[in-house]
Amino acid sequence: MKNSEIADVFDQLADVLEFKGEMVFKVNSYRKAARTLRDTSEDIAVVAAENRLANLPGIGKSTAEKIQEYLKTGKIKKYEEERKGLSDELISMLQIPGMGPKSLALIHSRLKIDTFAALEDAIHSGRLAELPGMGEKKGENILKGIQLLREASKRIPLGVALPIAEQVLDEVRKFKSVRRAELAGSLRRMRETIGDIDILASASDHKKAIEAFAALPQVKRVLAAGTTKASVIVQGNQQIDLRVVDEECFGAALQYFTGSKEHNIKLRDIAKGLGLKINEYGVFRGDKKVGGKEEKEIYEAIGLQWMPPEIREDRGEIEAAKEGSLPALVTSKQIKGDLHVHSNFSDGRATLEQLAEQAEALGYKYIAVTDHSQSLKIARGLTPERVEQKGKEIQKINSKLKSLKLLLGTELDILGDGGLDYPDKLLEKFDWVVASIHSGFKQPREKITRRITSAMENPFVDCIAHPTGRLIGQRSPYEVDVEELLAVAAKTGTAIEINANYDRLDLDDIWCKRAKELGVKLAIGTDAHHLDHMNMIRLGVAVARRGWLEATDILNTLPLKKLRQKR
DNA sequence: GCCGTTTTCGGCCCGACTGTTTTCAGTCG
Ligand SMILES: Nc1nc2c(ncn2[C@H]2C[C@H](O)[C@@H](COP(=O)(O)OP(=O)(O)OP(=O)(O)O)O2)c(=O)[nH]1
Ligand SMILES: [Mg+2]
Ligand SMILES: [Mg+2]
Ligand SMILES: [Zn+2]
Repeated sequence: MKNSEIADVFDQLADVLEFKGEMVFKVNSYRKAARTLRDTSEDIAVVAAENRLANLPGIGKSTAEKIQEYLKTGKIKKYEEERKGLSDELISMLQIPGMGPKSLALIHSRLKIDTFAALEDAIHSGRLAELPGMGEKKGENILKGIQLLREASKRIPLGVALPIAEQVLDEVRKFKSVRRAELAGSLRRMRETIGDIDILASASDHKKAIEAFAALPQVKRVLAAGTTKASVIVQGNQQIDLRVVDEECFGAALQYFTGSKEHNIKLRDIAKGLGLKINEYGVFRGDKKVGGKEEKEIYEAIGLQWMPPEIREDRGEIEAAKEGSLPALVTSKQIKGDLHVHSNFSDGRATLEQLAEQAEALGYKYIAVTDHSQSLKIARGLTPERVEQKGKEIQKINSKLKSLKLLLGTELDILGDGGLDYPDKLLEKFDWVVASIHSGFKQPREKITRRITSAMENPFVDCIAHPTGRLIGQRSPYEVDVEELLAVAAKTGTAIEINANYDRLDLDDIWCKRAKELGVKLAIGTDAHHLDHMNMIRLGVAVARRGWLEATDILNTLPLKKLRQKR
């Protein structure tokens, strides 16, 4: 699938055009097109073949032609032409924090600078400071920016960022000057990766709050600090932004700071059409403030229902809010069990008893203990004899449990040739079977897709675990045709997993939305190998919510009796 | 470049912080 590949080209084209001083709206339209491509689950080649490209938001005649061109030739002539004579290194200097297209263009044209080395040289020799609008400080800041860029941590997984953020949030809440504080930005929206940590606070004394924030012990550098906001870098080279407002603006500010940017822009545009203005301080008609204490007031002022942060991505939620057709998103409370955990029968650390205890603490009615199957020897996959033994132990434990049941499960290996790792005779003994791939990740699209769909056709397979195999920031998905997987799942009634491990989150939010459209049921599993991992269920729920899923789309919301009837 | 019950032309979100500025442009959120 070339969706994200083409998106990258449009983003690159936007950078080049912006560097060359192209109209900012034109540049933005390429960025919008890039975002639409990334947000589209359907294979863009299929959309193109059916001449539906221009139906996509932000893609018109010209961009559609460029997509067609790329699909045919692997290139976009416009991009190749525009970048002629500009090195990749030059354009990449736009990544330096504080270095925008205007500065870079000036530096490039006046000082003939093409490389980081030459740029640093020009700053040290004082040549940069002589340019109009430049000075000593600008040079110093660029040097610091280069340093920051070199050290910068990439986007970090949600599950890693959350505990760090929650700790900082606690500290901010302890500031004397602070009344309320909440996480905002991509964290509040529970995006799968986080660029920075955004925190909103209301304070009696803004200045005091900002000072206390900048003085936190973990702060390594203060990037900027004014009267309403500050940005700092903490240990681990993570950026934290704090925004401070008055209590009566908290709702408006939370709406603003939660984003997404694209969601905000659309809201503000609608407000404008109604003769209103939305900013982080409230909703205004002329000079008169007509709302802003509560987040809800912002939405209602422009005729929309309030909506949960997870769906604020400009993926149709604003239109749905207008029609009053927002989904009732699944909640953590509705989750009655975890459908993918490992015990020490295979490669998990916890005993069955410990798992049961943790499950009860989480208020569950059931957990599926899905240990690996026999071929997966490195993970101590279970022989049929061990399966029988495990089944007996589960029975024994279940007889002592009151509200919880352990389900005899397996994570059944789908072998390289598409065969399954246990015979049907054994499979029928399990309460819950998740099937997944642990080898042959590099197989071509058709082969690996067929491997998984043939597993789905086995009536004893309840669910396909981590269906794309991606590891966020580490490993690309298999070449698998997810659209085809979902189509087959809809037919066979097999569930697809939302693996809640923070490195996986697989299926992702965008595919979840597509799965719902096709009537496919999802099952959330933490894939826990330690007791602690079972808490990651909240990440799985977050993915489901970001994918617009409701309780009826998620098998984990079913009581045990209903879940069994599914089989 | 995209888009449209106000428009097929003329808009395209709105504000904070910094540095170099004597009134604002650039960058970022
Ligand atoms: N209205 C408006 N709001 C913006 C703009 N840029 C950012 N915001 C708001 C919405 C964002 O969610 C919020 C925080 O900005 P960030 O740059 O940290 O983005 P966000 O947290 O969404 O993603 P991230 O994971 O940090 O890359 O500020 C903008 O250009 N206009
Ligand atoms: Mg952020
Ligand atoms: Mg931020
Ligand atoms: Zn597993």
